[in-house]
Amino acid sequence: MSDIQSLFGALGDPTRRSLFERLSTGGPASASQLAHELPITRQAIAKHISTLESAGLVTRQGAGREVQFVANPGRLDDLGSWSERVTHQWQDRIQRLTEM
Amino acid sequence: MSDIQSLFGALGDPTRRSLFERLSTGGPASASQLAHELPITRQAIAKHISTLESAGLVTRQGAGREVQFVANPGRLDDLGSWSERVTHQWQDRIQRLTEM
DNA sequence: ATCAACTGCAACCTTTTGGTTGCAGGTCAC
DNA sequence: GTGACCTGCAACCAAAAGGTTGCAGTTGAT
Repeated sequence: MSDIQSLFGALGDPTRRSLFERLSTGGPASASQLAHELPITRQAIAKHISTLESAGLVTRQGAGREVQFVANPGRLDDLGSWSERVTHQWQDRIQRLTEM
Repeated sequence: MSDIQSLFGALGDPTRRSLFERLSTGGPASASQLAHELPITRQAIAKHISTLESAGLVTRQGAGREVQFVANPGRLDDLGSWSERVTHQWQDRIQRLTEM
């Protein structure tokens, strides 16, 4: 589903966005592993990952006692299509106005 | 400037996003005019518009006693470039991994 | 000149949210 | 099997955010 609401909601927080970028550039990582890199607690990271997960931006790959989180950048396509939609509506408005 | 932080921050709130979409599709409007359409107070709208404004998504066109707010969809391009950047970093990572 | 309508600023309230500490349950190595 | 490490869940806290009411200052129409 192209749930724009959850997308913007998840990416709206700077910590979550930096987490997502970290997972995109640095590859999969576990919660406690991320806790070592960022100045916040593991539980805080777990919460953020949870909302990123429910937004479809991150997937979990449980492997034994460790749980790896992997970014899903394909989800960002919905973001592009949304902005295109809004922009086109704008251009339509402009055109309709100049035709009068 | 391509301040992603303020962009996502502004678009993260559903009310602000619907305000922005409203201004994009329906054209410029004043604060009290928007207050008639939405189930919130004019002051609440003024606050939201203020953050949209400082994010570069909305411009004000003062005309006498009324102040018209107009959407600036061009600002959404930065959003597209950001997601492309992240996606490319991801693809680079994939490629680097498969080369090993 | 008066009245209605639009605006901005400020104080205040309530809910959400980002973050923490604490604890109990698994899993792996030794 | 014992200890180190990782996880999840829950309670709790402080700060931020969304929203409201109230008030004073302009602008415009009649």
